[in-house]
Amino acid sequence: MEYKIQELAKLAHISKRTLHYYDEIGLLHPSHVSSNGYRYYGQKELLLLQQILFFKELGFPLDQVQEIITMEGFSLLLVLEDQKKLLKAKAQHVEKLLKTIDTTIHLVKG
Amino acid sequence: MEYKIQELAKLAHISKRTLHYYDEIGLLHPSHVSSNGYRYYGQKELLLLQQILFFKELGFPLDQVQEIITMEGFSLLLVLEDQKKLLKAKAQHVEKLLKTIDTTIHLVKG
DNA sequence: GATACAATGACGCGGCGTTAAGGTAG
DNA sequence: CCTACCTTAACGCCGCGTCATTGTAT
Repeated sequence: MEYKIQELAKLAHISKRTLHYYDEIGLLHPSHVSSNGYRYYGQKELLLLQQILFFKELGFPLDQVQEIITMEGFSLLLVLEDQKKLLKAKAQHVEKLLKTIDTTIHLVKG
Repeated sequence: MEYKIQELAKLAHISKRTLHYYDEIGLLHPSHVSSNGYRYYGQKELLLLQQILFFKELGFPLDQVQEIITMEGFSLLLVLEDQKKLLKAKAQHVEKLLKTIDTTIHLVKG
């Protein structure tokens, strides 16, 4: 099964521009490009894209995503643990801001 | 009391570049510029800068900060409540990601 | 003459969105 | 001929960091 760019974009709920960009930075190339320049993606690329989007969701920058998807279990565990720490710190920061904004709201009201 | 740019930067724990930028976008102008082009900031600007940095910390983009610091209590309350909602959504999102990453870690391990 | 300030200008980053200008499929 | 696709090129966003170059001395 081959997908044209817009078909793949719809399947993955992203834009064509994103796929152009991923091609450009070497994150996800089409399985094959026809003579007129059209990009065609196969099943393998669909699965890879889903992995890419998964790790992107977890907050990894794209250059790290590129490394991650070629990693073995052990290294992957390490970066996941690292990212977990980052997310925890972020969560605490947001909680702190929420408290601050609540205090501010009370001050403005009072 | 007058501050040169670097003095104000140190007081506020920011960079000179940031003050240049704030001047450039009209967020914080020096109280006066001498004939050689040097920027001088007064007490009023220090206080204003602290307000700016406070709202920036709360996650507001600079163009909104610019509006906020001229707002009356009522409008201010509204934007604060809005920002609180955004922060809550963000907090929930990060919590969700934390759960996802935990699940992923278990999967990779198992 | 050296030090330590100050200035402006402009490119770079990330991850695309968004025109613009055009080829191609059917 | 029309429509709906596809392409590449390039600027714009945000908040500065980081040179590079040059001027000034609160």
